[in-house]
Amino acid sequence: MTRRIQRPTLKQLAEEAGVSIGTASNILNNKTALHSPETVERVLAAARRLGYRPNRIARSLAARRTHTIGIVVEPQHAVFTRNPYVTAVLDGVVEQLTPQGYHLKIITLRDMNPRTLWHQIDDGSVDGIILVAPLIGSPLLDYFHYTQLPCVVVGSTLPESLGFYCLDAANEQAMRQLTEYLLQLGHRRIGFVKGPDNQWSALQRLHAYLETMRAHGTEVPTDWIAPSNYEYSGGIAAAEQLLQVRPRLTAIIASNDMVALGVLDACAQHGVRVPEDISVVGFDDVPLAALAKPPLTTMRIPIHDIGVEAAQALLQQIETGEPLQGNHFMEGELIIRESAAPPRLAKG
Amino acid sequence: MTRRIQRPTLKQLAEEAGVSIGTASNILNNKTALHSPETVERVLAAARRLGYRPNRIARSLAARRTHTIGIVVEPQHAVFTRNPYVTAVLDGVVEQLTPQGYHLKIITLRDMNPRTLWHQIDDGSVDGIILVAPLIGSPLLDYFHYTQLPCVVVGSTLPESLGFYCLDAANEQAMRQLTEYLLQLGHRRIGFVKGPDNQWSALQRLHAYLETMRAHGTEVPTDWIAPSNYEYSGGIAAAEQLLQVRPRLTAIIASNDMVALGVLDACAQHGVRVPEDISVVGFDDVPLAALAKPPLTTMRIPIHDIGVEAAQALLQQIETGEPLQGNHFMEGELIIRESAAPPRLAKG
DNA sequence: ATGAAAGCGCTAACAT
DNA sequence: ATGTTAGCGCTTTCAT
Repeated sequence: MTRRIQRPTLKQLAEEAGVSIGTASNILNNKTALHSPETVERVLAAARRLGYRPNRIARSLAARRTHTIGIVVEPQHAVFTRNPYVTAVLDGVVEQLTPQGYHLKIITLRDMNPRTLWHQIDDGSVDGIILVAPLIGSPLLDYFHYTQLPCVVVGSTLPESLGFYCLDAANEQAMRQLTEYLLQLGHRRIGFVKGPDNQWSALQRLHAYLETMRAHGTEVPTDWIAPSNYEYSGGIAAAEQLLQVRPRLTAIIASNDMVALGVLDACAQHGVRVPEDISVVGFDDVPLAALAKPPLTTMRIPIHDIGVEAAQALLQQIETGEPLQGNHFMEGELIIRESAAPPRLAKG
Repeated sequence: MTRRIQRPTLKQLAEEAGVSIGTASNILNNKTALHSPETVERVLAAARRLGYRPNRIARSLAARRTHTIGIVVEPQHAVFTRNPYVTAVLDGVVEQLTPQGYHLKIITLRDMNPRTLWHQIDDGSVDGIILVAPLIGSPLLDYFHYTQLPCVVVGSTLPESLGFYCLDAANEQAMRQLTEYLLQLGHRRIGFVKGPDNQWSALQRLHAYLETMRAHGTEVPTDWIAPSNYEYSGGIAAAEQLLQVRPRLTAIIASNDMVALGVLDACAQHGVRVPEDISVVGFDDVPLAALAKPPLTTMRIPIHDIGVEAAQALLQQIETGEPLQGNHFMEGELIIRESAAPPRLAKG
């Protein structure tokens, strides 16, 4: 119980207990079956007496296992306050990892030079990594060139040929469903706010929207599509643009919820009522979506579960040594709230 | 450029460069002044050729410095999606740490047994820790009993006698200011939604509210105060309760923004207009506050900056070896938006 | 300016 | 059932 200046080492513990260092090590690693109950108790008692705590670093070095995994996030995503997606993944990962005794490192990239980038990530301090939504052209995609760390990708569906194990929303299918919902409500003039051109998900969502519109006989004119940064501010700007289109669009698909919130607010500022004058739908169903005014109709993506499953898959790879591969999709679910309604007949 | 099965070690590097392992080490650690330019170049070239990457674990063990810090969060705060405060601190910490070459571990507690708790935290894998809003009675407060890791506390102002270095909002002063603002607007019947009884900040905010009301001649009746969990759901419940008070309260102070958002929505559901029928103010100014309907009048706490400064202070302690102590406050700033207005005269 | 050698605190293989 | 020993990959004296 006394405060100790120097943490005791295994060697000191062994001395205190009057056993060899190997015995002490075994016992502390729960290989108690190998030893007599008395010895076990003696070692444990000594550990308590000394306040012994194993040094994780030394243990990692010797065992070549750190029991730590890294979650790698691109600088573009690294402001968590603005990125409910990354935050939700993180929650899922933590939830899965902590009970298993794994620790978590957050690796936010700063230097995107491929060589030094991998110095930062694969420095022996993690047993595996989760890549959060790597961007198109990201040096992270050079992965196989630089490392053999077990790895799972979330939030980006990469070309299968790259060889990654990806866990992502079924973006195309979900966007198709969302677009069709609007179509069924009777909308025809449906605008779209796309995400950044360097995000796979943004491309996939855009593509599914275009395809679905085309399948229903509409070639989408370019001015129905506005760019955005996937953030609230981008939603504001995009809405300003889409509200100019004449004749007026009757619906806007925002390709994620933060953007949708921006669109909603821009509409309010311009005196355009939602859903009476225009329908607005989002994508992701972040916690905020339900609190929007009006509550946002959106595609729910099980982001938290993606985090959970990613952690699971990663641990499995680490523990079996068998790399996993291929793209795996989590289905979306249409959450109908109040921001979309049939277009007013007069407008047709 | 070829993919390598076994990462090269310093020893292999040294051989490849034809120097001793000590020399190689020096050069990789930028102690190039000690060596001839040719040697330096030879080692660097060999490193590039082999794709050498230092093993951080081995380095940490030998140097007894991990260049990693831990951010410790209580289970109660550990769902980031619901906790914009923690998320904002995290952003600040990351921003400060990354450029300095420090890595970040997220330590979410699961086992709150004091002994094993510290096993998890102080296991040699971090050079210092940031304690995020430790709760009243938390085993984290036994800190000095179990460890000498450099440490800074954010989000809780602990009793000075405990000996911590705390960085927090000036809760009392800020709440006083907020209450006085409402008083100046002409409100007298001001209700309060308090936070969990195990959070220091909640107690401090409540206390300042009570004191300020008393100073202005009002002994607050118990039914003007509703409890909450500091989350949206708690705001809903609290509002249900406070809206029953007769004669009606003209204002409600929510002791954080998430709660205020709940109050706002509950009011809307009950047909109580804000600010016409009742004023509502929050505390923290999380990003969401500005997006509320109506935009929330609130006390801004520089949460992000608290994260930045915490990281700074921690690094300083680590690098100088001098422990810091005492409570340090960041001033709040009243952000006047649209959720508070003078009470309707008729009500007086 | 460089090399040799002694650890850092632990695990794991091998003896006994 | 227990002890001995050789590392894990690096940093850091201390010689030279």
